[in-house]
Amino acid sequence: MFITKSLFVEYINSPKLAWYHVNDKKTHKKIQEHVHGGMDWAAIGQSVEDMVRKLYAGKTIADIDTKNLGFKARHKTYHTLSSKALDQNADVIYQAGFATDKLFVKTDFLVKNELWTYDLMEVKSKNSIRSNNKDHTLVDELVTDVSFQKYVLEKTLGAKFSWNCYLVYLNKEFRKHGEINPQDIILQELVTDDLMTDDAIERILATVESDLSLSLADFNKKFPYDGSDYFTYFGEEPPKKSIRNITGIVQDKKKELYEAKKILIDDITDEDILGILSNKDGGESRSSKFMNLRRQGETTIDKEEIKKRLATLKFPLFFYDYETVSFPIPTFEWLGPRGQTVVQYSVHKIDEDLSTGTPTLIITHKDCIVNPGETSNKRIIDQLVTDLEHGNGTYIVRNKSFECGRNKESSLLYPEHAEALEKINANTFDLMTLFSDMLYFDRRFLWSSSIKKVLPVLTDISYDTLEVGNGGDAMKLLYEIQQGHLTGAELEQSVINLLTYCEQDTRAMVRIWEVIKEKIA
DNA sequence: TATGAACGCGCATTGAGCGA
DNA sequence: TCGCTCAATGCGCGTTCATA
Repeated sequence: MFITKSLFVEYINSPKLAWYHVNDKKTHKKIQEHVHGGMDWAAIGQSVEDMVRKLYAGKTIADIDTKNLGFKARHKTYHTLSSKALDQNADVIYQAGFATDKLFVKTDFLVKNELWTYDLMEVKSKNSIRSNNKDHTLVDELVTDVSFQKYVLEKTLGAKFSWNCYLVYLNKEFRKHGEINPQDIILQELVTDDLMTDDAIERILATVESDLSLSLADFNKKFPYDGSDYFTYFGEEPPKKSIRNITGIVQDKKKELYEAKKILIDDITDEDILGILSNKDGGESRSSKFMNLRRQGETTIDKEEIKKRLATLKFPLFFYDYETVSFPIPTFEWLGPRGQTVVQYSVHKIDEDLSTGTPTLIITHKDCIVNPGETSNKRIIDQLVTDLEHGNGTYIVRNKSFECGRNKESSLLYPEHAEALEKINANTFDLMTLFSDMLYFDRRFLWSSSIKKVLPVLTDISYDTLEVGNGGDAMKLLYEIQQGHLTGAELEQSVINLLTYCEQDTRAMVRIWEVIKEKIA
């Protein structure tokens, strides 16, 4: 068994995931897809590694030719090829791989320093590598990642390794102005002092192989619960009524219930609700509230509180929604790494017409989308502020931290709109809170307050028939359009699909508002 | 009067849930 | 992946109170 870097990191994070990695590749893949949400973030936009390569322009970069590695002896062959590049004293070696009898590591960049030894450069597509706490400790996962690499390089490179380990990541202060200079957007930080000792690594390595060679039954005996009970179901979708689906339940409480052999929501007793699931002081927590409501029946509506909240909404109402793009290397002017850019919006305006004596509602729709080749969203924000009528209304969104966050950024970029955007934020109502505060509770929402879960229960609107049916697809397509990759009929159809998708999002919010009004009437 | 258990307060940290 | 918000909990520290 070769212990690779990713296996080592997995083993420390979640031994069970590592077990599947070695013994059941299919399940391992399934679990990973589940954990990462199935969205392929790495595949779009210019990669950070390309930008790092530009950083080394002027130096000789050796690429390891891995085309004909074969399968059986691939680690050894990789090692031989990489050692050759080292012997030729290349300035920079990209994606070298080194193996001992048991360990294998693939490095991002090895860079020759003035002493003619090699520094390790691990590239991360991240804005920060340290926790936001007092000591600014290096993120755990990065510690294990780089520590393992250092350990293997010590064993394999000998005197050619400088023992200097750098993390190479994105400068979150960077803002794009025209062509990006790699020096400005890439940061390199020496992290050798933050790493694990060789002793610590060896202690872990001593157990990895034997643990991962256990039968599943024996493995589960040794690791009965390891943090995420998703694995408890052996890679299968857990039963719908698993305790993992109790809203707001924290890991410790899940573990406590699991150890008391309470796997399903129906196993939970009154004592559990008053004990484990309640706050430390015995008061109602989110999870005990969820359980209490669930016991009352399929649907529970706090009509009075909802009425009170909806009464604060003053016409005209603007239901609006953004689509954004965000990439490690920004594609829009004035944006930073992973900055979110509003590239599309949809607004449904509802006004009350009192002229005929009986109040009637007038609904109008407006939208806007990025043009091919556009490198700033000024046009879109200008139009937005006009369509939202400069803040003179009530604004309804789902999950207001997202839209309001974007508005704050826009007001910094375009000070001329700051006043309007601040007014919009101040007059924003978050439709999601009716569900996240469990004022409108329905078992069929499947423990979520996301509008996408609420929608099929309350309305007959469906995303199944749409060409673009989720935010991830939308982001990819919007990137293609902005980059000018699409032309002619393909471009035309993509724009139509995106506009349809975004319009449906705001129309869905309007429908939910209407349905709730009927229910509480 | 010295001591330590118990309490309460504010700040810091962590984690769930959400969006793209 | 990132960043935001909110809830829950942890931590430090000073105050209070019972007791020897």
